[in-house]
Amino acid sequence: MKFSKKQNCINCVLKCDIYSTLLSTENSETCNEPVHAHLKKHDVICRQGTEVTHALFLVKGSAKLYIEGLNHRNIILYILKPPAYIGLLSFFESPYYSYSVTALEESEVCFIELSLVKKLYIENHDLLLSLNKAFGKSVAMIMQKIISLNQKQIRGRIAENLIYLSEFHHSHKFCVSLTRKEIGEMAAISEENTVRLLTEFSKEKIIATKGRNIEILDMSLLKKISEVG
Amino acid sequence: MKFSKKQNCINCVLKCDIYSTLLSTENSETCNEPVHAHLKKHDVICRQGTEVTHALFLVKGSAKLYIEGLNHRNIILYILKPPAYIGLLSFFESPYYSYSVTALEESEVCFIELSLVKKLYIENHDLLLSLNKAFGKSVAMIMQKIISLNQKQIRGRIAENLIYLSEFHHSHKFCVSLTRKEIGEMAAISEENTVRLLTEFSKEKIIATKGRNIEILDMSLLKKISEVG
DNA sequence: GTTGAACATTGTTATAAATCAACTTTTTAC
DNA sequence: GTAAAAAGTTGATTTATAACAATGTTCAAC
Repeated sequence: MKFSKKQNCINCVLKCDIYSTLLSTENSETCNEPVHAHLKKHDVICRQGTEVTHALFLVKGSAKLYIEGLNHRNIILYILKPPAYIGLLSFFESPYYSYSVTALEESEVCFIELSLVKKLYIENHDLLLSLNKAFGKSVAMIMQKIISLNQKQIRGRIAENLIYLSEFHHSHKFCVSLTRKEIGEMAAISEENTVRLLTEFSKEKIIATKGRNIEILDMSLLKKISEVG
Repeated sequence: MKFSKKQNCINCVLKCDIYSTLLSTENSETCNEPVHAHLKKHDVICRQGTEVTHALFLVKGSAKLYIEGLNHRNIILYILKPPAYIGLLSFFESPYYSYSVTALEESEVCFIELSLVKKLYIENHDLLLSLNKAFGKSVAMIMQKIISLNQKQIRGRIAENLIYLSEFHHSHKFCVSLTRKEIGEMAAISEENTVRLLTEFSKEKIIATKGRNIEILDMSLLKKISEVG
């Protein structure tokens, strides 16, 4: 992970809520100004079990948020794209991350010292509200994920995640930065079965794949498969 | 659900953070004072999918927090006992509950209008912190649950939940207010297999059961089973 | 005390999905 | 440009667990 030399927020391509709060409160503490980091693919942004010291804001690129389970098996909860608070779920308490985040491509992340955020958080109500909003959204999503992982069969789970990826890319035709194994980790199924199901869907003309390019041909059928389980 | 006639907070057996905040801010709005409710076993406290209108605080008794999944299959995330904020996870945004809560025994719940909480939340920093703390704790727990449900086998999952129940009751010997089916729902396994495993553990002298009374005889072995998966 | 409903139990069967194994293709590094 | 590593693919086998079925037990209501 390469940190850029104290890039000032003014030059940042994406202004976050924290920035606008900083402006309005005219905070003089320039010492703990947000630090801008450039990340390469596979770079770890935060690691499950380590201490939460900064608020993380994804400025550019994309990243996967996942929990590291037993026997080195991961479950990807969702994919992040800017603008997104990364460290959100573990903001105040708990002191340790309960998940990991890794860059899926070249990305930029802003590291904001937690002490600064806490200060702003208490002074500024709008910041508080916008952070809390994102909070609640994530939780609702995780609840759906639990149901899906437990009560749908792999066919339905893969269908669901293909729809998710399509919505994520705002298109029926997209190129994922995920390996087959990682697509499997989104649905908590084995790599082999992931491949098998993608081939199956292709044969059934529901999707078309060419390497990491995926096109959804029959979205309504895919949705039906996802709903059935 | 039976609401008591505007019981004043002063008479409440359990003072919550919101009460102390109310006191300190000397809020004059007596109209939307917290409402105290007495609940019977199986009474629904809040329902997944319905609008979030009140903050909920469990004063007495116990309740199960669960997500209602497909085909009327539930997954119990955890059991609540006082003092506990119930409506926590969906506090600000999202507008709808992403889970349900039902009383497991005769209980008392305090309903506080959300508008009041929001007001206090913004005015009072300590309240904000204490609520956020509980927030983060729940999330960390849910992450563990996802791993457990996905990557442990039913034997490990039941073991884990027996340990959880033991810690919940602060004793190796306890009487649950849960049916076998509900114990199964904690580990997301079928009622039949739940019974089978409890019998199995009994035969192996790891636990002793008599109806809803459960005693853990070999905690270290149970922990080992839980860890292995 | 009897009746019905909810709860608990045990054995059998069916099946979804992981694992194993072998192989091909693509990407990365020197 | 070649070697090595990573990623992708396909088929056969095994297994964990749900579903089915049948029966026993407890508990509440009249």
